[in-house]
Order: sequence, then structure tokens, then C-alpha cells
Amino acid sequence: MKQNGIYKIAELADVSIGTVDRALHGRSGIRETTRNKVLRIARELNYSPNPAARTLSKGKANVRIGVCIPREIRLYYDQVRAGMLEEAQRVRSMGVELVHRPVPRLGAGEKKQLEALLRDGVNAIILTPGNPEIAEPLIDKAEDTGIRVVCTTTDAPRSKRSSIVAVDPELSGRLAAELMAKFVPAGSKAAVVTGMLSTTEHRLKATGFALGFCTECPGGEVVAVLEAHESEEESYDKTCDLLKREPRLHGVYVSTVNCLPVCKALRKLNLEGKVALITTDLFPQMVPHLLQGTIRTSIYQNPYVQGQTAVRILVDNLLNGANIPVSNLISPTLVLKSNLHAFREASSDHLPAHPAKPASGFQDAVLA
Amino acid sequence: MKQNGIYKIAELADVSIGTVDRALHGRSGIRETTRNKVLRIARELNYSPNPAARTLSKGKANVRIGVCIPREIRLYYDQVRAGMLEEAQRVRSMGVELVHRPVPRLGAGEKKQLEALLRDGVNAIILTPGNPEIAEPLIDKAEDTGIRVVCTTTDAPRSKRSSIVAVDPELSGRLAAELMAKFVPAGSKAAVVTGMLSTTEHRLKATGFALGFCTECPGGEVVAVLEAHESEEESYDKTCDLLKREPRLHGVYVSTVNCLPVCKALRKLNLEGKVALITTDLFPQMVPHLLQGTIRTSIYQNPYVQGQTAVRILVDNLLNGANIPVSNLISPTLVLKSNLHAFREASSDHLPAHPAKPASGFQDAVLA
DNA sequence: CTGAAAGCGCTAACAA
DNA sequence: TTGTTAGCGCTTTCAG
Repeated sequence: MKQNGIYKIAELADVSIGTVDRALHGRSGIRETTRNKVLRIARELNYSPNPAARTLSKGKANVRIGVCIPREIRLYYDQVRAGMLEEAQRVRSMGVELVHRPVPRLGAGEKKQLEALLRDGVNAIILTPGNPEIAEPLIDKAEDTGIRVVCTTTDAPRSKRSSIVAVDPELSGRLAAELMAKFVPAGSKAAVVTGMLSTTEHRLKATGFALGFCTECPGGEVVAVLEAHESEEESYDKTCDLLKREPRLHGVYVSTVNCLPVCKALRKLNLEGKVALITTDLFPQMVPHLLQGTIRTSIYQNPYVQGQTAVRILVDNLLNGANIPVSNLISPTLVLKSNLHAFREASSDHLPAHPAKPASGFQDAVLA
Repeated sequence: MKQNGIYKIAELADVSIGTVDRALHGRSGIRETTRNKVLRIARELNYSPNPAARTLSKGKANVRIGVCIPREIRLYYDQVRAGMLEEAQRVRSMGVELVHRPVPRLGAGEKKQLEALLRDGVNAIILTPGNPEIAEPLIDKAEDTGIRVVCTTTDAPRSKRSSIVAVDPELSGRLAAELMAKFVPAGSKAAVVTGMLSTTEHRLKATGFALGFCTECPGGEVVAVLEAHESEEESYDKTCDLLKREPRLHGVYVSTVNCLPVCKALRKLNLEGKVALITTDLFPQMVPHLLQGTIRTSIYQNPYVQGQTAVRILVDNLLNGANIPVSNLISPTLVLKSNLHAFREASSDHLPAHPAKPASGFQDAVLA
């Protein structure tokens, strides 16, 4: 007389565990009435499967999560990937595995890679949609088949994606504005350098900054929003123009990762440290500018945590049936001179994971 | 012919799986030579046990983690606890359970509770040592028995604890100083309000601030370090004294959670907004002071993440045999007006975890 | 359509 | 001191 799980259901429904299994999984070869009876009882029992048993029984690769993100931009996506890998590693023994289908650059060929993931038969997808119009139908198709899609860093808000893991762009902009207002005198002029305002995230950062700056800086004004399309040259040229055109400019907020050309322009015009610069994210080449004060602070999007979180919520859902939070808008972190070394991107000693003392339990014996 | 895990070892060692089990777990009833042979082979095979199988076989409560932290201080420990519970919940199906042995206040009766935990036979302990001298021998005793001890928020650096999860106190102080230097004019005077300088954390925060302020603020000077011993009255009185004594004081850094008396003192002397105040952590009563600018920013220690992390590293170790990082010094986060609502302590809508769409897989059927 | 049975890798009780 | 065996809850295959 088994008293647990699937056996209990079988007993109450007066069928075999095989039939219970068929009912629970929507498999074929079962009469509708039987299925309904089993499902009803399962619900009454508040049944929830035992992930350990399932993992053990199925063997490896219970849960396959497809990942489609760019290969690299200034380390940003490397960090996202690292976060995902770490989290996947933790649950590997539970049969979770990642299936990578990277795109070379954001949005480049994501249709092909997404289609490949669907063919691969993954159970869920993590994606940075670069081209929402193209990605949306595929996202919707996946979700309609029961494949969860989580967007990260960028969003496809009009799709059926289950969740978004990203920083709140409007908040980023407002945070930048609040700080800028503390750095520059009242009545200052400020500008934004962004990618493309047609991208939702960039637009929200820009408007967040503009609104925040007006509120926080008495008499302050945002005199320009430069679209640099992630091009170093365009960014440099437009910034130089602006700096010449607006001699009373006191602050610049760069809302993309593309801040080096702006630093270069400031140096060229001998304005380093005079114009307050607030940037986005962090990579090694930014470190000297932060240390010498050209960059006052940077709004860090925590790519590592984003990757971790995306995997985590999917695993929780797939393994434990946990709900997926509709959105995971994380608050950005501020990079300053004093905490600079605490960020992975700026510290040379990657992951100082000491071997620690011999582990407990059986490991004691094995490692001894 | 089983080819995996314990069977493989048994086959190669030419013993039964029962013997392998005995060897691996240091159980009795096995000859030393046999044990060594088995262990050698296990190591050669790079054997690592299957947590799913183990969980399934052992039934519930595979891994019990003892928790000894204060019941509450301004919500801080509530957040720590929430983080621990969430993380434990995620792995409950893997047989992880928390055993709570709280103390009423930091350090109050922790000897008794720690001893109780040892009697309870927990596999690991999470602790906020309030009284390092008292806790240390017990920590050492636990570690000597193979019971991992992780300290969080506060440390017992001279004990054998396996790890510490906390913010870097020196970094907190330096960060406060760097910001203070950006808020006040050159040549300003500043002060620190702390708990007791005999506590390592408080001392490090104070010295971090002092050093940082001298470096970052040209001509700046830290004119006082007030020890308030977490007493509201003492804090208020000493702050009032200081403000009267030092009319040219431009900044105050409160390195404990005890900031309300300082706000009160500033109001009393009509200095709200004139003296830049930087605080530590966050609780609802601070919100108005942040919004109106009395508190310029607060150094948030992320108690929720600390709780999460402490449980997480122990589970990873106990379940997967992962190494325990020697230290987990997390970087503090800055609370400002714009991101205020992103913190759990300041937002009314606790955990807006939407039910999301029907889950995938079998859940579809069950929940349908 | 449904049932029976053999594992998945490990633990624990019982034999030898 | 060592071997054998019956589960743990679920999946999957093979018979009915």
C-alpha cells in the first residue's frame, strides 16, 4: 500500500500508476473520462511531483533551456553568460542543461537561431530580442506550445514572453539624473548620448533622465539627446560638435555602453573632469576614467545577476512548478571609485573561489 | 552490469555497493584497507554522488541547516530571514530544511541556542555572532565535527567558520566618504555616528570613512566619531551636542541602523538638508527623510541577498559538494530618491509575484 | 486503452 | 567485516 505521490493518486482513482502518468502528462492512449478522473484527484490531493524522483528516473537532461544572446559586446554578454552558466551548473545534477544558440550581434540572425531552438525541442528559452518585430511571432509560437520565453536585458513587450529580466530603463535614467543634479550646479545644462531613440529602452532612459533632471536640478535643462547608433565615430563626432556648440554644458549622460568616444571628445576639448560624465555599465577600459574622475559614476546593469536570474526563474518553474514573476526589473548599481574593485569587470582576480576546507559528509572521506 | 556511480566503484573495487557506501560515508564496520581501496577508486573515477538519488532514497530532511539570528531590528533581520526562507523553499524538494533557533537580540543567549543547534544534529549553521568570544569556541566545535558554520552580517574572524557573508565594512565607510565628498564643499568638517568602536565592523566603517574622506575631500576633516551604543537617547543627545559644538559641520555619516535620532537632532537644530546625512540600511521610517533630502543617500546592506547567499552556499556544498567561498563580501547598494521604491523595505507592495500563466509540462494538465 | 514491471543511484535494514 | 535486498517516486517499455 503505497501512500505517496503518483501511487496515492492511482489508488484513489483505482487505476495503475501508468495511467496516472499518462493523465498527468497529457500523453495519448487514455480515455478522456479516465484522464479527468485522475486529474481531479490529483488536484484534490494538491499533487506536486517529486523533482528528485523525476530527475533520477529520466536520467540526464530533464530540462533543456535554450539561450540566444549575442556573443559579446564589451564583456557585457560575457557576464550574462557567466551568470547563466553558474546557475545552470548548480542544478546540473537535477538534469538541467543549457543549449546555446548565440547570435554574433544583437538582433543579427535571431530568427534563424530561435527557429533552431524550437527544432532542438528545448523546454524554455532565454533571449535578448534585438529585433522585436522579428522575434515576436517566434516568441508567441514558443509560448503557445508551452515553451516559456524569458527576455533579458532588452524586452519584447508586445510578445507573449513569460517574463523580462532587466534593469528598469526609466529608473536608470532617473537615477543618472538625480546624481547629475547633485554633481552640477543649479541651472546647468546637460545632454544625453544614446543609441537609437526608436529602441524602447533607450527612449525610456532618455526621458527618465530628462524628467529627473528637470525635477532635481533647479533651473536645469537637457539641451540635447544625441543618437549615436552604437558607432564610435558618430558618437565622437556628435559629442565634439555638441561640446563646441554648448560651452555651458555641465553634464553628459551616456545611456549605452558606448562611452569611450565621449571620454575621448572630452579629452580632446580639454574638458575632462569639468563636464560631469555619467555612463552605463562597466568594462576594463573605463577604469582609468573612473579613477581620474572623468566618469563620475556609472550605472551598472549587473549582467551577471541578470543571467543568473533568468536561468533561476525558469528552473524554479520547470523543476518545482513555481510561478514565473511577470517582471524582474532589477535596480541598477552605482559604480564609484571606492567600490570599483568590487565589480567583476574591473577586478583582475576573477572569482577568487578558495578551495575551502575539505567538504563535509561523504566528501570528507572522498577528498581526504 | 551497472556502469554508474556507486555500482561502478563497487565493480572496480570488487566489493558490494554496501561496502562502497560504508567507505564513502566513513561508516563503521569496514576494514581500513578496504575503505582505502574504495576511496582511491572513487577518487580516480572522480566520483560525485547523485543528489537526486540520495534525496529520493533518504526521504525528506536530508540536509538541515540551523539558523541562529536575532528576531528583529528595524526589519533588517526580517529581510535576512526572508532571503533564507526563499532560498530554502527552492530546494525543499531536495530535502533541505531550516531549523530556527533565534535569539531575541544580537548576542543575547547565543551560547544556549548554538548548543541547542548542535544537539539538534544540524548539518550546517548560519549565525550572526553578536559575541565573538562566546560564539567562537562553539563555532570551532561545530567545524571540528564537520558542521559548516557561515557567519552573516557580522563576523567571528578568529573562529574556524567556513565563510562570511556580509558587506565589506571598510568599503561601506569609504563609499560613504566618497559620496560625502561629492556632496559637501572642499574643506568641510564631517562626523561619524556609530555603535561601538570595539566591534570590528563599526571600527572598520569608521576608519574607512575617515580615510576616504581625507582622500576625497580636499582639506576635509573628520572631527568626531560618536559612539552611541545603539541607544536612541544617547545618539540624539550626542548628536545635538556635536552640532552645537561644531557649527561648521557639513556632513554626518551614521554607520548603524540607528539614524532616526540623528534626523531628529538635525530637525531640532534646524539643520535638515543643510548638513549632508548619509545613513546605513533602510526601513520605512527613513523614507520621508530620504524624500525630503535630509538623508542624501543610504548605504544598503542588502539583508535579503545576504540571507539568500548564506543558504545558497551551504546548500551547494552539502548537496553538490561545491566549495564554500572563503568570503562573500558583497558590495553595498546606494539608496537614493529615484530608486527608493525598488527596495523591498520601502515599497508597500511586498513581493508582487504574479500568478503567471499556467505552468508548462504536466502542470498544464494538473492546473488546467 | 490499461496494467505490470524494470529500472534511475543511493540508503538502510537485514543476512551471512 | 561484507553482501543482499527492498524501497524512494517517477518514467518508460512491453504486454495484455
